[in-house]
Parts: sequence; structure tokens; C-alpha cells
Amino acid sequence: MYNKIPVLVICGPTASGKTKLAVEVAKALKTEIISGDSIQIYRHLDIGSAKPTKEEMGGVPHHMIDFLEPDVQFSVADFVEMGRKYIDQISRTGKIPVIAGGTGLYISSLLSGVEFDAKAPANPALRQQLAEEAQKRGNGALYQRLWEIDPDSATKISPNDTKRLIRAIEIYETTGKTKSEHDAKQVESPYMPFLFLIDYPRAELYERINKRVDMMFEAGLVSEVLEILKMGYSPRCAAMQAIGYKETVDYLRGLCTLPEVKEIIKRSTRRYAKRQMTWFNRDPRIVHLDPYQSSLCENILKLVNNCLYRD
RNA sequence: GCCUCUGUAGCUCAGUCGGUAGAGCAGAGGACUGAAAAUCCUCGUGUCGGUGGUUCGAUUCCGCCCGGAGGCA
Repeated sequence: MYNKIPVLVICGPTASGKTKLAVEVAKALKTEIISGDSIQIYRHLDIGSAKPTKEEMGGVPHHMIDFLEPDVQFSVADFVEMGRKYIDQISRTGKIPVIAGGTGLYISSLLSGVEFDAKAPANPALRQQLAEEAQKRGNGALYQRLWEIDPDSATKISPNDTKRLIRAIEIYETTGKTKSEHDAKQVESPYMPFLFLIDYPRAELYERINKRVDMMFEAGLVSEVLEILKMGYSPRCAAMQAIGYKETVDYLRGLCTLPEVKEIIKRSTRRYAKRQMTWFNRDPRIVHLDPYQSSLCENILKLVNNCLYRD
């Protein structure tokens, strides 16, 4: 009767309690969790990424978490490919997969069913070269170039947005087709997502963020960063660009004091939470949850049941 | 007690030779198709400490009062 695969999605900004709620829901449904987080994929980044502990997972299987070394590059395309596999695998057993996470691009790409062209992967060497060009001759040079090959994209990208300029040129250089041509491909999503957003009032959320950053330091964030560096990973590697890590590296270099680094991390995290909200609010299907409600889990289950099993 | 400096946006401060004001930070909104915890775009009205006076007009000049800092005793 349903040709689309139902998935349950629990999202929210950092420090909103996604993990806890997702585990509760997954337990009730006897299902499994797929993480939608771009940093928790990395091993050794435990405290700063707020990766759930064994206890917090409460016996619920978690996928796409803690499986990559910090210097391995990962991308949306990788995430979508893996995510689909797990969704299929879990739903084949009759369970509804629970996706929990805060990386807007990853989750929305997975749900929308976009196809990533296998012929247009990241090309680090080309990126490097284009970045150097931007350094030397300014962004204007890149913008000019993009304007010549793909004016449609050029109008959509800010001349200051070096990363997107580079990517748009990269697509053309590696495939011979423009970014606009790639983006034009519309695919129907194979999923029927039930989206829930844990929506704290802004002031409370910021309070929670501030507290959580302090707790991360108490839990040993600084020594976690030291450990990772001691293992030989560069401070410039993929995972170390995460909030909490790059700032702590600066602190270890003596660029700021401990109270300063805490403040900086809190501020970055607040800003990040705001950007996350922009992603989530964009999807009109999303159901806002009031975190002060006592029976969030039951309400979610009720809603999903009503939709799936009504006659 | 006397003298000097000071009080302008949530914070730090600029400014108006008298015509009701603007930067940085904080904050807010948004974008996002292989780096995304990344990257980028947009957004500045506030009893100019209070109160009298001079003036067509005072946040600006003058008097007094109330905060704050420093100096002399």
C-alpha cells in the first residue's frame, strides 16, 4: 500500500537533547538509530562532539557513528550513500529507522533523494590550485571564470563565497558539465519522513549550550585534543575543524587563555545552533516539539501510528 | 570636603565647532547539492544620566543634582 519507506527523523540544534529522545523512541519501536551528524562519525572525538556513550545508547544499535579516523575526508555524498544502505537494511526487517542528528545538509540530502554524480567527486588537488589562485589574484578571478562557464550558478553564489566558487568550477573541470546542469536533475524521494524538531526557546537553548561547553571542559576536552594530536593527527585535518577542537588547538598554542577559549567555543556553538535552526525551519513538514512537554516520546509514537496505520 | 576626568545601542567606545547620532563586538534573519560543527549574504531609534537655563532649536553650551573613575587633603 505504501510505496515510500517511512523514516522517523529527530533533529534539533546542539544541546537540545536529540540523543536522549531518539534512544527513547528507538527503544519503544525496537528499532535502530542512524546518526545524522558530521562530526560524531569520527573516532577519538568523543567529548567535544557530544558523542553518545554506551550507557546513553541504552542498547539501541547506532549506525554511522565513531567509524572514521580523524584525517579521513567525508562528504554529503558518502553520507547519503551509507544512510540509504542502513535505511534499507533496517526497514527490510519491518522496522522504522530513526535518524537523529543536527547536520542539516546531510539529513535533508538523504531525505530528498538527490543523486550525486559519481563523476563529480571532490578533487583536492584542483581545490588546492583554485584556492591558491583566489589567494593570489582574488576571488574576482574565480568569479569571472565561473561567470564564463556557468552564469546561472554565478548569479546564485556570492563572489566572496570562495568555497562554493571553487566547487562550481571543480564540477565543470572534472565533468565538463556545469553545476546548474547537475542541480537541475530532480529526483523523487523514496522516503516518507516523519520529522520532529526539538524546539527550545532561544534563551534556554543558549543557556544549555553554555553549560554544556563548561561540562565538556570538566570532562577533559583539552586532554582529548592533546591525545588526538599525540596520535599524530594534524590540527588541520578534517575532524579538527569541528567547533570545540579548532579553538582548543589555538588555546594549546597559547593564542588565548582558558576562560577566553571557553567563551569563544560557547559563542561559535550558539551561532552554529542558529544556523541549524535555519535548516530545520526550512522544511514545512517538520513538527515542532515543546521540550517541556512530559511525554514527547509517546506523542511522537502516536503521531506516527496515526499516519501509518489508520484505515 | 576640594579639584580633575567621565556618563551616548545589550557591551566597548566614536561623534555632533548647537539642527535629535554611528562603528566594532554581542545579537537577529536568511542562503546552502561531494569541505557543512564549513562557507557566505542581510540587518543599527537609542528618554545621547536627571533636571533647570540660554537659544527659533540642546545629546552638544552654562548651572545644579545623581552615578562612576582618579588626584589632593
